[in-house]
Amino acid sequence: MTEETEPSTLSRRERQVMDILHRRAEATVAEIMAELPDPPTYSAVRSVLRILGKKDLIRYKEAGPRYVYYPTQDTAKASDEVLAHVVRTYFAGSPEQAVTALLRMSDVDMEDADVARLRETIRRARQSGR
Amino acid sequence: MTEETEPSTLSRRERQVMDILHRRAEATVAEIMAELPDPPTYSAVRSVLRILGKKDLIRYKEAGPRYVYYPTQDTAKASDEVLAHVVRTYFAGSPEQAVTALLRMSDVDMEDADVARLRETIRRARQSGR
DNA sequence: GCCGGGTTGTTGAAATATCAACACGGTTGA
DNA sequence: TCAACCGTGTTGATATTTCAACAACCCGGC
Repeated sequence: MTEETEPSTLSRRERQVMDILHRRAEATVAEIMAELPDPPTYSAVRSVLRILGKKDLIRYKEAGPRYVYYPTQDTAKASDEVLAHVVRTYFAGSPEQAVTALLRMSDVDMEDADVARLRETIRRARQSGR
Repeated sequence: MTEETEPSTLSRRERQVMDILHRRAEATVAEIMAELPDPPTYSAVRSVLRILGKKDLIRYKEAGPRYVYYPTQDTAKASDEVLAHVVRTYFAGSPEQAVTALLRMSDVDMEDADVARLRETIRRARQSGR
């Protein structure tokens, strides 16, 4: 049993909230509400948070008078699962193809210094990875 | 007008079906049903397909006696949007970080020959990209 | 002390998604 | 030809999601 967190088991709003929490690492209700598309009421956001909590996908800590929510699973691990899913779905299971797509995408904004830095990063990653 | 296809606007089943279609490029109702988790009835699958069609996210062509469904947007373009979303959500907007995560992930299964091939692929991609 | 703003706990309604049933039409093969 | 099968078109029920309202509470400032 590989503990697959099937991303497709989340509802629309649930996924939107999880994405926000992964991007920001943590957030208050008000902050989440502000980032949601077609923001619903404060109560509606908390309703989703309660459900996510029941599924143990998020937790919260008390920060002064309010709660600060954060994902139960750390972002690095979650990103691995998401990448695996994306690679399987859009790149025929080939991480290499995904890499080239990412590089093509990033080239648009990258300066020479960035390219050099990337090359170095890849080199180090490959060395330490084995 | 950047034509953002907000992936988070799809419902659970809708996304599951879209993922299947992107992975397989095209599929019949029966094929989609076979790949869905907790597969519902034939009718239920067609219901989702009808909705996706109304949103113009998929189309179909008649292949003999039945329909073959396929995504309206080609997979390459869709993958760009998905990658952009993943990078923004899980890698602080840095494609480089996403690349290293992919390499670390793929190293597990990669032989020397694969690594060499990847290096070459990256080199060519970078050259042609500018 | 006491009021006001902001937050949570809880409940239930409205909107949407999910699903199944059934009627109809076309294709196939005997 | 024609009957059985397979797929579609359509409709409506069920389940889930999404949302808002309201009461209770806490913390601050006046």
